[in-house]
This record gives sequence, C-alpha cells and structure tokens, in this order.
Amino acid sequence: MNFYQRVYETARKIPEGRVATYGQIASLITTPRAARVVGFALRILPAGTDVPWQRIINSRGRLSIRNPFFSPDHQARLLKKEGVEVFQRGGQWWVDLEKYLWDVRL
DNA sequence: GGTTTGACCCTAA
DNA sequence: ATTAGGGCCAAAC
Repeated sequence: MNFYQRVYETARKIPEGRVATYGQIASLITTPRAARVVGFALRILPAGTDVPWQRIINSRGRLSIRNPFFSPDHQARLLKKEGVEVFQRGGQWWVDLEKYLWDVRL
C-alpha cells in the first residue's frame, strides 16, 4: 500500500457533510508535513472517481484547487449538496472549519 | 544517488 | 488584502 493509496483510503473515511485538511490527512497516514503530497495524490485522480476529493481543503478552510477538471466551483457545488456551508468572498470559496472540520475521533 | 514537481503550510513584508 | 521565500515530503525521472 503506497502513500497515494492511503490518501484515497483515508479520504473515503471522511463523513458526508464534513471536510478535512491536507495536513490532517497527512498526519493520519504518516508524516504530518506531507500535505503537499496529499495534494499531489488528489491531483492525479481521474474524473468521476469515487474518492471524495471535494472534502479535502487547505488549512485555512479555502478551496485551493486549480485543476480545470476539478474546479473550485465544482467542488463548492458538491460540498453544498452534502450540506456543507460554503461562502464566497472575493471569488474565493471558504468553509468554516470550526463547524465542518472532520473530527477523527467521531 | 540527484533533480524536478506540486490541489501545502508558515512566516514576514 | 497580496506576494515571496523557505521548508516539507513522496513520486517519477
């Protein structure tokens, strides 16, 4: 089981209506500072994957995605559909981490 | 072994 | 608010 596989595996554990950060995922797997690699793993996902990539955002609650196939608008729409509040400020999408960050202990 | 590439993260300006 | 720089780590050459 390589690092990417573990990223996907962990991502699937994120409950609907919650979000996780890149750093959080990295911490759960191996090293807390491998956040960049998590992003890389998600970046190579095929369109239509069953991995809930939209639930993974950056540490400040922003949608930092840039991939045209997985646009921020798309991600925001998916999150809203799951019940996550998403705010738009200055063309940037935000999520209230205080409310929606995934607590692994749950 | 080394270099390059990031959907990151933190700090400083 | 934005930008720049450095550090970080795994994968792919």
